[in-house]
Amino acid sequence: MKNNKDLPAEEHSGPLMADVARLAGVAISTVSRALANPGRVNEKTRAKIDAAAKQLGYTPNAMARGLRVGKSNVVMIILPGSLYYGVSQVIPLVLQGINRSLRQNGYHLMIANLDRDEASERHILDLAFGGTVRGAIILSSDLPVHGGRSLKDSALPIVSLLFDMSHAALPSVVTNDRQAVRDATTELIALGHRRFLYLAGPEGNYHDRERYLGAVEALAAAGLPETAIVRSGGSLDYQHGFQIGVDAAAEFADLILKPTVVIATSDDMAISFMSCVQRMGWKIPTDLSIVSFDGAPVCEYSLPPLSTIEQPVEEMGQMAVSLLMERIDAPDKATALRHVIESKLIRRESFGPAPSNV
Amino acid sequence: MKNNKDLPAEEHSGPLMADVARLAGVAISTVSRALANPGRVNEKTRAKIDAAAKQLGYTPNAMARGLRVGKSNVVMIILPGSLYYGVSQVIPLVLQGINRSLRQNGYHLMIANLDRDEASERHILDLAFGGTVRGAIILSSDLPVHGGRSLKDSALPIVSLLFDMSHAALPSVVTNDRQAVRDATTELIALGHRRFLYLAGPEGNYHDRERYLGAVEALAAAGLPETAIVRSGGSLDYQHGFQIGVDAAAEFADLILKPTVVIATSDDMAISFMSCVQRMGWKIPTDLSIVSFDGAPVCEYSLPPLSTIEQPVEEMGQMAVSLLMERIDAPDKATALRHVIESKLIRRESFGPAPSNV
DNA sequence: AGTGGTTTAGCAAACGTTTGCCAAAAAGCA
DNA sequence: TGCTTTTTGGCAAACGTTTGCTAAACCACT
Repeated sequence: MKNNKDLPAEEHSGPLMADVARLAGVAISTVSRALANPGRVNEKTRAKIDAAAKQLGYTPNAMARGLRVGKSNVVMIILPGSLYYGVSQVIPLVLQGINRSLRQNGYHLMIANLDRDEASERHILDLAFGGTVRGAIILSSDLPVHGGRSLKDSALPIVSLLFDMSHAALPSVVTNDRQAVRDATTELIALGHRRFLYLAGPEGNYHDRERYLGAVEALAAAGLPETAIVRSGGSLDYQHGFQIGVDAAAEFADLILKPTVVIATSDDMAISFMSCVQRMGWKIPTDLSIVSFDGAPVCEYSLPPLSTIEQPVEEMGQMAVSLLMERIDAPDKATALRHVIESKLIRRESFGPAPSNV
Repeated sequence: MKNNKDLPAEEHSGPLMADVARLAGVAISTVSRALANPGRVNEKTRAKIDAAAKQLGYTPNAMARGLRVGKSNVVMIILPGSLYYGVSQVIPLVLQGINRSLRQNGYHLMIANLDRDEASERHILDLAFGGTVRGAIILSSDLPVHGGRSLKDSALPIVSLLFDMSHAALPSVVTNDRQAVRDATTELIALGHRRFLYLAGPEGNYHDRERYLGAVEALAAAGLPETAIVRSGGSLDYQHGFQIGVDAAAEFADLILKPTVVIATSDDMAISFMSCVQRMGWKIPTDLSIVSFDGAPVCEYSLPPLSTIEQPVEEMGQMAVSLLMERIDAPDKATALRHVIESKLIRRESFGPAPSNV
């Protein structure tokens, strides 16, 4: 008849630790110790407890444990809304890699979408300050802020992925984009190329700066002026990756002195750019070489196959997780902040010598 | 000196509800009521409490609340490991859409990767039985099982996305694939096509059955024999989407009677197939028409642009969330199980009349 | 058998909320 | 003012664990 004085949670029907204890004929505390810390308890007792637990299908309540021990076992990943489209080609791989690594460490993965609006920022901060998450991996160059609270103020361990945030004291996992684009550019110069078109994503963004700089450095090293490179795009968001390529193609068509190389900062823009200029009649790589960023699998099957600078996202994800684990276990230990992972150029047919008639 | 008799959780440093109560000069319970149920408390008191909470930067502890009320505010999405690659083109959109809808309902999103191994199944079941999640959205045709426990046995509200699981009493959100492919096939027949090549994903899979059936139905309606369609692929996983296309291209090259249409069950396979056969010298759509599934944005920029049957994933995600919310609010209310969303064919250049020399 | 030392078990408090119940205060009315 | 009705506030228990402390049991040894 359920006329208890107060009757909450008629919801959770599963067996409790107390049930296991009763069935095994021991105290609750013994069950707790047996399950968490097997060494502390007699082997025979432990076996009895395990059997009872299995028989009842017992699963410990994570919230009760979390409350008691003052820590949760979930980590959140903060994805900027716009990245979804741009690097979308690789996001699933990132998530998968991170989720696997976390699981091996006993953690769960929660997703947080960082749109630039009130609701989503509040959402994220509630997660952080409400004790729901134990750490965060962020794929964005700015931290959420709302109503006087900022993610920075939380004691939450945070690791930055893809963006160098070491200036904000965040351990960061990045690729050596600059080096990679410098090498690629140098190689292209050696192939006779002298005029470059650079397709930018969001202007001033960490990746934009690094990658552009890499190209400029290579030019300088070869004694070429910075004017050898023309920038396109930059005002739009990565969200419109394909659109950037389309616009750039129109721009390309209008240029008097045609560049012979296009360096695109995402595969999406390279793909749409290539599609457009080919329709206009240019041949790749005969008239124009193209190299882009991210290493999306689809690049292998474009016509011609697209050279791309691979972002080793799985490795990066693993690294981010292991940094986060360190940070959780020893928050005060000073460690290196900037962790660089080698990104390598995958050479495919979109990449060739400069046209001879130039 | 912290020599309390027992000192757990020296971790959580944030302000407590008690601190807010003290600052506002009221009882804890009043604070709780003011925050959760604004009607129950004097407007003036409430203002005082809100001010105090803001001043302290108070955020309620989600685990404590969850424990007390016996429900959490997180939903998990179960993604099969292999889907990641195949439908990877659209997965980020699915996640984004679902996450947004959930946020509007006050829920958070947790990711669970359903690899077919012990660890991941256990992980998911722990989430379900441990009270961590309040509901689940699953993108897989089989439910996780581990150590005698099955997701089915949990009282957890579950909604199936992409797969029709209504036979297992799960509300399911699917597209009318069969209809869409039937219509497309009919249209192709009207364009003079008589021989079809069908690129299958995992054989016997719900989508495979539906889509193949759609094509067969169209043939039958036009009085063509089932032998007008040749199957390829089917043994590999979606994970190898691109590889399926490559293999199918080789198979295509060996066929005596060349099909004039390829129906691919994912954009990935269509892209790699098209790339390969074009290199072998076939012209699209002159020699061969191609239509595929999923509606990945990249299809617009292949050469030629690829016709694809769009999966309206954002809409599907929203629908799944709203079904889940219903299920959570009224678990026993009987509702329609199968919810079909219209998927439409995007006609692009890969789609043309049959070659006249056939 | 008695003693000292080492395991193992059990009690009870604590984690930070929510909420039923009752008391107190405020408001309405005569 | 004195009474009833309505609103608001406070106490304390409960959610399901973990864990410090203490008591009990066990073991080996003299």
